[in-house]
Amino acid sequence: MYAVSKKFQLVLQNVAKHISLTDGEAEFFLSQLQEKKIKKKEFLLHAGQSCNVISFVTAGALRAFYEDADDKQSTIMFAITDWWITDITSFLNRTSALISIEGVEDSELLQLSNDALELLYSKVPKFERFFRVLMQNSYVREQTRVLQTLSLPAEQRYQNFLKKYPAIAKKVPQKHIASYLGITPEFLSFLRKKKPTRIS
Amino acid sequence: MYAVSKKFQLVLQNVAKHISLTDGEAEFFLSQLQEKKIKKKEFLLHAGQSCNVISFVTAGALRAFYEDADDKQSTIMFAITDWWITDITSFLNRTSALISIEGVEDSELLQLSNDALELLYSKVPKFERFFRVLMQNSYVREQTRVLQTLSLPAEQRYQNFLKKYPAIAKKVPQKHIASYLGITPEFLSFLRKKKPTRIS
DNA sequence: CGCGACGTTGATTTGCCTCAACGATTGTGG
DNA sequence: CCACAATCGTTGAGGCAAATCAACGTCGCG
Repeated sequence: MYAVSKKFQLVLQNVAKHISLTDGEAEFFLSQLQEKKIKKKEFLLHAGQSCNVISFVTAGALRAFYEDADDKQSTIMFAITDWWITDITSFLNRTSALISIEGVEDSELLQLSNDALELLYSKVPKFERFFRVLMQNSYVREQTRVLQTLSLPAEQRYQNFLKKYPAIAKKVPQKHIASYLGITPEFLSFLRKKKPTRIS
Repeated sequence: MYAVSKKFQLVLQNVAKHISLTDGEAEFFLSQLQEKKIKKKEFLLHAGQSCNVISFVTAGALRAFYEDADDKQSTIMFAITDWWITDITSFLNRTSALISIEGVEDSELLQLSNDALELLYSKVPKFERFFRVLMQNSYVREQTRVLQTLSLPAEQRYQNFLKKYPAIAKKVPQKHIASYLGITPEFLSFLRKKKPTRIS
């Protein structure tokens, strides 16, 4: 293993969850990454722009959200340390983004452009597998979310969120969790106040 | 190109959308497929079973759905000709399925077991790319669905469904579309009756 | 023909939203 | 270091979108 900074170790460990790289492959992979810092409330991506990078979070927290004509925001996803985040639709199709991404805290990222990713696929085909697994996991997550939205009331979706993403729940304000769950901040506040529903 | 039946041509054309195969690779791929027929109302997968195949639809229509303790069904997805369908969570993790899949019509399938798929990955690594693209597209679809569920009222989600999947809308009963949209059949009926909302 | 599945309609209820007001906390400029 | 504004969570009154429940007509099919 090379003597690399902590953030590079983090991304290599993330990759190592699914594929194993030689030293040379790891070195090439790291050479394709760009470091970036984002402050709290700063935008990594504005709706309308093209999103040509996928970002790995080494520190901080971000959120991706859609804003409709009435300024109502819907949170698509959060990303904290060890997560990947992008507007996948814009990134894959090279279209302009429908969503925005902003820092929830000051954050540090390692970014891969879509050109760099294509180069990576051709030089180290193993990465096809890595991103296949990444996409599979993302698909499973979203499908599970759809399923819960269809079948569970807001209170249980909130409980499940707390259980599944405790680290995120600690970092992001409640109103963003509400917009992730598809309810208003006021109603989430109401849910938190009432005694949890017990099954008799 | 080999002299193959129409259903094999169909799956080869589907694969050819994303990768190109030599005759030998195509032949090997086809050799891993199992044919299966499912009648209307027959189950391809029962919740609780393990789902160790992914199925390509060559004819007919199917639906995947979750059924909760109160017998309320939530439709996860439909699949008609030229679509792939499976319980992706069960298929990937080899866990027992939470959802069921049943025929909406008499249907014909070509199936790939997860063992056959692993073999395919090792013999023809190009398929890593193919399934990466398949998973990417599925992820984009589900994320778009989450976004619409969060940001649009039922009436617009129904209109968008009709526009996006006209072929499916023609084949499946309304109550299943309702359960896909997350509303009751009665309310969908109500939405259809009223004049479409015009923007003044 | 008769039965079950499907879509429809209407009355009533409910889960969640809207709007408005109010403390508590955070952050920021003077 | 304080004053003030901005942000956040909370509370409550009233309203709306969608659910529930029940009844009924139609149609395809055994």
